[in-house]
Amino acid sequence: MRYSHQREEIRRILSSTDIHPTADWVYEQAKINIPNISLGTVYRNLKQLSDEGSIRIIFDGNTARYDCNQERHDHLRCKICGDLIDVQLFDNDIQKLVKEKYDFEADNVEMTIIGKCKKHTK
Amino acid sequence: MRYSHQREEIRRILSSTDIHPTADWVYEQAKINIPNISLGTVYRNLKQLSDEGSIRIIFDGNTARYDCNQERHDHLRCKICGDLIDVQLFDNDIQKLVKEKYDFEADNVEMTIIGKCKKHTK
DNA sequence: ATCAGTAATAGGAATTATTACTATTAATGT
DNA sequence: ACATTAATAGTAATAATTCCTATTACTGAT
Repeated sequence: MRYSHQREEIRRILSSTDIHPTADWVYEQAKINIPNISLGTVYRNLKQLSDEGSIRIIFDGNTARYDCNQERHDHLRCKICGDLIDVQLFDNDIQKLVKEKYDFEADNVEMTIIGKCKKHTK
Repeated sequence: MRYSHQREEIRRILSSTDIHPTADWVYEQAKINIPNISLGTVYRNLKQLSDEGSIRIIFDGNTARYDCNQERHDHLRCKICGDLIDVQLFDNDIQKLVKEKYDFEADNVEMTIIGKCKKHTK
């Protein structure tokens, strides 16, 4: 994979935020410095960055979100406000568990629990 | 919610399979008995069945899948073959854990771990 | 530094999944 | 049976993503 200005800008944008942006949000940000960047380029590079392990893709309902938090962590998705909260729920024993029990090689990358966050508990 | 032939057929189709079908698969099956059923009807009823708690929606990448397995369970999604495997990983302590730690009210409904299933371990 | 080879891009079209709209149909209480 | 109105069929619209193609721009070798 050879260098591209666009890819580095996308990488920079992602690593400068702790929200879990959608491709479109990244696109809007990228346009600030590269006005004629195309959405296809954003998608292609997000996929490449994900393939090389620099970022994670989180499937949030029917839109993808991107996360550059490299530490092993899980997500809580609030089904009311849509917030995606980084948490550290399990140690890596969970990978051992599913390997032993189901011979399944879990990435340490994606686990999302859906529910209601504290903003909506009355 | 009043009775409809279409909804009962959709309910029947879902409860007769243990795959985790997409809306389109349900639509194709439904057309066997109700040839002029519309896809919108399938989506509407899947949503209603989900709202009333009869089925679960599983967000699988960017397509929704539907699951009528009423017992508390988790999913392993294989990112190679796309299989969605029902497993019993955690007891309900996980709900207690996220409630105590993050004041987050987890449904007992959706938790998916992504990785490689045993078919792809060489 | 120029140049050739070829990845990567921009811009737009195409695709896929899903939701919205509306006139018609059919379930339900009287 | 009949009026009410929820549910439907059919279609249009939307949203997210991928695909296509001519052009641009990295990179390694001259």
